[in-house]
Amino acid sequence: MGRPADEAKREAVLTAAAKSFFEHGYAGSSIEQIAADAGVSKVTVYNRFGDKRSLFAAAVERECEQMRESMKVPEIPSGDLRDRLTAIAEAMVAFLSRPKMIQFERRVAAETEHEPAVGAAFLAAGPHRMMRAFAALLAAMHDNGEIQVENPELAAEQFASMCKGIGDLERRFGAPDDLKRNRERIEGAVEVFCRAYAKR
Amino acid sequence: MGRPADEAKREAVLTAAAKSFFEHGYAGSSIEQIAADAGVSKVTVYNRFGDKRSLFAAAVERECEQMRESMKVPEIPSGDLRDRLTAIAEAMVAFLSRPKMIQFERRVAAETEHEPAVGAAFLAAGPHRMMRAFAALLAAMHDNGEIQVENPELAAEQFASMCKGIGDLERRFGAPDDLKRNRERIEGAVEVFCRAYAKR
DNA sequence: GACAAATTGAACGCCTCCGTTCATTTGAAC
DNA sequence: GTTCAAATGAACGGAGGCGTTCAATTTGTC
Repeated sequence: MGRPADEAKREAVLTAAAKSFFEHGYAGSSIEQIAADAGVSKVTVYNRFGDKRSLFAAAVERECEQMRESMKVPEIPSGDLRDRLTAIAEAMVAFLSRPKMIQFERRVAAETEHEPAVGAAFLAAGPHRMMRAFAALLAAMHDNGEIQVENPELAAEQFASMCKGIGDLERRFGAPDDLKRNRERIEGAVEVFCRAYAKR
Repeated sequence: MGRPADEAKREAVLTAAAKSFFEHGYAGSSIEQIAADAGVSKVTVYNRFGDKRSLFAAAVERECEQMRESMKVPEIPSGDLRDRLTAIAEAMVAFLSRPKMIQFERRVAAETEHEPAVGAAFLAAGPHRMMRAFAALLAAMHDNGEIQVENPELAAEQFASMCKGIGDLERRFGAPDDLKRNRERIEGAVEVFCRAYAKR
């Protein structure tokens, strides 16, 4: 009976909440502003999410879902080993460099100490998922006989870490993107990885 | 003439401000609480720092100074190349793993977008300084003939990044320290680095 | 059309905070 | 001991936020 809840409004609130929380931080966001941005009454926000903390948690969870979807396992292009590694590296770096991702990381990290579950959810949905997929890919390459890796998880971490270098750190602290340096990092990572692990 | 300003109070305020800002965030910190923690009147805080933003900037600057001092360039132990690299890696990881450093990074990153100068100051005082020192060390090793690196800056970044792996990321998002994994990362980094760069 | 639940707008109490003002006290330099 | 700036405590105005209440209104379902 009665009027059913408008799910579109729920989405609108979450979108506005995510935008505000990840732009202005938790303490710097107000529910009234979020409600206004969502074109919704403040009471509706409270009726549906109950609490500021709960709203924050819901926003993070939704963002993690979107991240899960947008993170395709890098498909294996055919061709030279070096070319394939380069393609994967470029996809990874591009994914991690998006300004949205950087801000999302900043905010989630800042709130993790108050809400450890939030940090754990992010790790599981993002980095850990990505590393597992990449490690599986390396294991397959090992079975193919292209490379020789005893510890695919470690090798995956090493490759990804070299590709990022301190670029992600610099981005987090506002340094402008240096595309030339990124290219150097990727080429260097491929080179070192091949020297260490390529067969032949 | 008159009464001289009490510099001890200035220090106390900065200490309390740093503690609060890096623990509760900028918006989550109140000047009244900071003044109380410092055992000082609120008016004194305003007279000396003028403004909340300025106080935050001063706290970050002071923290960067302390970081500069506490960051000794890892001295070169004698011995096997692998042993020396391992020792350096251990010092680096230990330095970056301190909970204080993690929280400091979280907060500074979160405020960098409002105050880009803050992020730049941190980068210059911390990571960039460290990488420069390590790159110089690698260049010296190259001149020694121990290793063969054309691009010491890149090689330094690669080694440091492999040592960290995604461990720093996991720490930022609240995952507990995994000492065994850290050891694996360091050993793996030394191994890959030597395979790629060691002469003979 | 009648019902019932969702939604709204406005107001409320309560709290915290920023930044300022001012009369008063403290304490070092002269 | 006088002088003068630093420091204090208390209070203020203005603003904003959280979470709640309530009557009024929408908007689906029956």
